[in-house]
Amino acid sequence: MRMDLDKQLNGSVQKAFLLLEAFTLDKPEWGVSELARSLGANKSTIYRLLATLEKLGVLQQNRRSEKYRLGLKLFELGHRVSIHQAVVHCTHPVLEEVARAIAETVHLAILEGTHIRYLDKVESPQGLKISTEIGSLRPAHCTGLGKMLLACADSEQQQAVLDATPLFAQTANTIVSAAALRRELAEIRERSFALDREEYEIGLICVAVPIFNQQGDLVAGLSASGPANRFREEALPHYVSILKRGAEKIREGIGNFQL
Amino acid sequence: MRMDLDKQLNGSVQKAFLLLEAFTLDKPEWGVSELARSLGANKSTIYRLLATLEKLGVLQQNRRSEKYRLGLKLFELGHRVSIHQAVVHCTHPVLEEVARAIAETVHLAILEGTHIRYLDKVESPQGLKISTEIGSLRPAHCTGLGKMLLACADSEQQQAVLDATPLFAQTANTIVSAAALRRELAEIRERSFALDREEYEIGLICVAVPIFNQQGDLVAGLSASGPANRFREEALPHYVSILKRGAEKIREGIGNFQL
DNA sequence: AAACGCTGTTTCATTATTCAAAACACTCAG
DNA sequence: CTGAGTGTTTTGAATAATGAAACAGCGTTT
Repeated sequence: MRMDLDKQLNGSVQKAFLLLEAFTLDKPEWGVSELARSLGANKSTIYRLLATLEKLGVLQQNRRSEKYRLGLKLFELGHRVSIHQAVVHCTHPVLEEVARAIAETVHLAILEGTHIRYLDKVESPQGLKISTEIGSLRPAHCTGLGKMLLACADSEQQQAVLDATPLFAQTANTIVSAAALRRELAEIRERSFALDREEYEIGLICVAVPIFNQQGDLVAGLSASGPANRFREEALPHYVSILKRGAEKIREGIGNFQL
Repeated sequence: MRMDLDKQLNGSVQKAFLLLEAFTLDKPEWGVSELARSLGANKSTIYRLLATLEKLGVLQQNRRSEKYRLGLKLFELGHRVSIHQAVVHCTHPVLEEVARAIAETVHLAILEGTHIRYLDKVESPQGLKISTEIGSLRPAHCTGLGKMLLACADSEQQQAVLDATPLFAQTANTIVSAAALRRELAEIRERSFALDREEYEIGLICVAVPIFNQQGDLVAGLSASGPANRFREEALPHYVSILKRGAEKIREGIGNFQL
């Protein structure tokens, strides 16, 4: 495998997880040969890795097609992750309330380096849905949640994003310069909510607020997203107030939990 | 490590996942030494495995305590598992409805060999909760869901359980003989719901029904569980009818989905 | 039918990696 | 200061992963 593996660390384990990364929602099934080709690795290596992971329940093999897909062991381990236990368990009901009140898709996310990670999601009851996936990452600089979380983060974390300027222009509206992003973050901190006006995807608007714990530490972000044509400027205060009430409710239930 | 590893298969990967198994909800944090001791393995082996898994995001290290816990990569991979996507996503709202209607904890589970695996759960609004974990396994022969799923399963799967007789007596009420279990399964098939009368845990009662897809294949099981002292015999038909309505609703939404 | 292209699987010698024991660095308690 | 507990790094020895090639199957094409 011509993957860059760190010396000192266990290469097989790294390979195994790099291999698991190939199983995305877009391509959930892989055969031995195609996967070996795609990873630039030897067939027998992949074959043995797949066989090992299948025996462990990490992958499961489709009898008919002989192809592999992610197995229930990962499902099990994923649910043991403490962040899931601690946060999502007690925040999900609030997300649902907010989603009902706003009638748009609601997300819960945290900052992870220069990206945000979606921890939970409740979809809009309306037809038009947003194609996010729980557990996945998105750049912080071009999402409402990302900018909100950055605005509340310490300067070290902000710098990590600003260092990467010019930032990747996801759409024509994406903020790409460090100066502009700095101004934007200051403004967000000021009014304590963030807006994403089609900065990640044309046609997609998002409003985000921060969630603090009872010690005042930033825990996560809460947002409502919907199609731009459904979004009315005058309704913004309404959205923000519902989101803020949700964040407050989570704060009450979450105690002194920290990331 | 004196773990039994299959020859031919990648040992490091097997070790890595055996190691991950140690991170349970009861003991979510491990240091290098204690984990090595607990697994009967060498410290440096565990050290490098932990370091590798941490670099991959599979584990994360607590700065203060230097201990490790499960990381967000597993959270992410867990949410990519297709069963989660396909089933839980569209069944969760129904579980909530049922939980509201019955006011007891509701579970969704599938049969996996001789055990059931909990895919989803909505807890009772009442104080007394059941200590199940999403993703975890329980023996099929002594749970309502397990007996229900077994009753609908093919004889091969039933035999796998019956072969293990005398079955493990979880409580004094557990069915332990093959003949008795066979009779029980026949009766369950007859009336198309299963009861667990404190067969897994004293004080715990459970009612379960099957969920079929539109082709009539068994997909999963749906159950309501609660403390025995809250359970009234005459309310049973009421519980069953609510569960059955839930199962029917899922059937409508699930199309021809198969395990 | 036979040759082809495509699977997944197995073999085997070479190589590189992982291993375990011990030493090291550090913290905390007595 | 000593001792027992951490996590980390180093060692040579031994194990285990590796890739090329051969194999076995299954359809399609020639």
